[in-house]
Amino acid sequence: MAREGRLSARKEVILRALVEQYIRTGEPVPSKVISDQLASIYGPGYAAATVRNELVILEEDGLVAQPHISAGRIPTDLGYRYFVECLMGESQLAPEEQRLIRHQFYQVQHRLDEWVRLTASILAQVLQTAAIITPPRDAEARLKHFELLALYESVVLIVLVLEDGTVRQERIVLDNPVSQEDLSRLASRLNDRFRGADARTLDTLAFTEGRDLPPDEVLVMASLARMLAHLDILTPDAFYHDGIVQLLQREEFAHADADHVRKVVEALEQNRLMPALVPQVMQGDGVQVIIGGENDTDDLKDMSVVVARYGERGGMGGLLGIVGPTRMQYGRAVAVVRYLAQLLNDLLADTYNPQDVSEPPSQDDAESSRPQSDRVQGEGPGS
Amino acid sequence: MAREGRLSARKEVILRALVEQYIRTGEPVPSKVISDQLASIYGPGYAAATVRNELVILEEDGLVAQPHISAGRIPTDLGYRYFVECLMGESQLAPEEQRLIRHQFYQVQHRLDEWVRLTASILAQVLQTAAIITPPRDAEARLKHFELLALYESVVLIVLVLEDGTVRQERIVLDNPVSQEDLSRLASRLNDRFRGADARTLDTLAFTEGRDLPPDEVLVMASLARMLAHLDILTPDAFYHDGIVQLLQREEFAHADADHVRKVVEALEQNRLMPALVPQVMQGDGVQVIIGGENDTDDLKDMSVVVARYGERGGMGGLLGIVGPTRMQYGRAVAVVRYLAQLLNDLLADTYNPQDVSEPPSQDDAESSRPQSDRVQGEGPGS
DNA sequence: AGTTAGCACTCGCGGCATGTGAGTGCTAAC
DNA sequence: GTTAGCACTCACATGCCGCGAGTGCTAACT
Repeated sequence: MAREGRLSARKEVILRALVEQYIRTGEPVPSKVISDQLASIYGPGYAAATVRNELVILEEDGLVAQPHISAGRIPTDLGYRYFVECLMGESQLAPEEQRLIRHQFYQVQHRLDEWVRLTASILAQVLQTAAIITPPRDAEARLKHFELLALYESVVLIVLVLEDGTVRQERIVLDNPVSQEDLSRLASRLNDRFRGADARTLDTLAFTEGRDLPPDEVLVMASLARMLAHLDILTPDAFYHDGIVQLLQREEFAHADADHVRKVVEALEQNRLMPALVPQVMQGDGVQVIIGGENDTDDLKDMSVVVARYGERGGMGGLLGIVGPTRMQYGRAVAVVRYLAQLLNDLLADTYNPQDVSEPPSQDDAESSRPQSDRVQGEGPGS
Repeated sequence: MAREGRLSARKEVILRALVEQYIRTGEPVPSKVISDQLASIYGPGYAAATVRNELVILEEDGLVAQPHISAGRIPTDLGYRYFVECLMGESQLAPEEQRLIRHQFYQVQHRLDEWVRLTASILAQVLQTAAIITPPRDAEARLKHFELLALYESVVLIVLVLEDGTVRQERIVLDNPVSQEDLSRLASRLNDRFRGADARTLDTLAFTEGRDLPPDEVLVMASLARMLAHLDILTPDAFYHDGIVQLLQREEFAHADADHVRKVVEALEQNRLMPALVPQVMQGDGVQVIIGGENDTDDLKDMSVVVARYGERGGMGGLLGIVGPTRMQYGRAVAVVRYLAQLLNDLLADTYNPQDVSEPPSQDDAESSRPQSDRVQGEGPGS
């Protein structure tokens, strides 16, 4: 049914007009509207009847569809795909918007963890959709250090720090009270032993060494191993999300049944969405668009994902993206996601690979020596 | 309009039957149904016409209402209130259910932080509603210890621990690279200085002492102060919630408009609900029921909250509760919330005030010496 | 052969009238 | 004070109708 290859120029123009119009209005687009728009620009060759003839072909190709027989056309997932790949004019962010975003980052410039929250918040605000982001992690990060703190009697706090700055804590209850001195000794011993270990290493070490230790030490080691194991895989809580409310505010959901709403909230809450996409996104470069049910089987069949990697490949980095209705402004979404990914790139690069590592910073250094990077620091707090 | 004081016995019986029936079915309750139910139990005096006469009075008192003229009655918020205060038969949890819950806690007996997640999860599952809980905190907890870790060049990780085991971390970026030695020195100096300080104290100290320090040290102190300040008040992220999905699955939401759904999700996501109730709940004892818009002005006008305090007054403790539709099984909800509050009470008491602190635990100790407390530890892992 | 105007046809949708049944309020008898 | 009976009131479902939007098709035109 679907012919391969590139469409004729006129079909492309028609498809593009249709998709853009549908994204604007959300109503099935009649041939007359397309004709009116295009005839005034391109002259003859776009009468309503002609457009209808072309639409029949596009429908055979599976790019558009009719909700019912006497209605206009709407794009199918395949139609959106063609639009995104070949027809979409990718808009740049307005300088004004860029300035506003950079200013917000400037205000949290010293607080690395705020970058993540802020990015998600900006994505949600600017694009009025749900946003998902992972904190910057080093995929190969190893154990840097952990601490055992006696909180009360037999309550012990474990704080575990990876080399990339990831922190996890857990309070455990031992069978017997312990002193801080004993804990510190144990911590120091285990730290020497396990520093630089990754999850698997520690797991096996804990298993083999834990044989003839006192039960409370076994408990500590088991907890450490479990915490590391949870860090190693892409656990659901590795994702931070924002903007469920913005997503639900969109008119697509105004008349949706509550069951559909529930499924969307469920998928976002439980972070079932992103983990499945991780391998694909980590592979490719640039911004990627996943349309409708292309990957996910059901549930989110009229939702699309725009997602990108940020940070150095193999170094500190992560994922960020948005989840919105299939009917979204892809050009703008791609532009915003790309801009924020680039911004985080630059911030991380400045932090982890500063060019001025040896020389003290001077006044005009920030202004002049980095012409291309969207540097936040160089901007004043004005406005 | 509304008469004060206690209703007549028959009105109470009728109101109770009406509320229970409405909670069961969700449909306006006709007089005939009430009559059928009550006449078979209490004999004469409950004919449909008589019930109708009584319902007119109850309606004048503002306890019941009609959605439209030829429909049955539904309870008003005031009606629910009377029901909860005076009529509700508070059911106990079935021993089978108690066992199941205790078993789940037994499986995470050593992991204090899991208790919170597990409690919320159980509330959501058992009652099919959203659940909210705060981790156990000591209201007067002070700074126990903090660490400064050099992660990379000028990236520093601050890990802050309060005496009650609360942990917060933050990564900050200094203006200049620092060595771990310098950081350790600084940390040790500041630790000595600030140990035991609460947020306000530290804030003023940081302000007065921060005068003529190097800028990077000022930055560290400012970060510490901000982290403590965020810990001191009841910040939204002090609440953990679960069960939004369960709540949305209830039939009340099956035909609700998406706007209403959005508002509910919004309130739960942003934790706007609980903080307003904290003072009231902390004051009173036992389980408290907040019905409909009694406190909250709008938004959640057909939602009710069942909430309780757990832990010692003035010691380690917190809040736990559920948010469900006004039309919920209050008796059961109160029973479950009470049971879990008591369970956390006992767990915390055993942890922080163990009776057997000096003697080693023996086999029959767990079975015999605590007749009344719902102790988790004493139960085997069976089933 | 491709393009276009005109026209008949198809459906979705909103409005309207109607019938039905549930549940009440009222009245009169017990 | 309680109850049976009955008329009345709405909400709701159903069916019908007409309108209008948008198409598909055909025939004429370039």
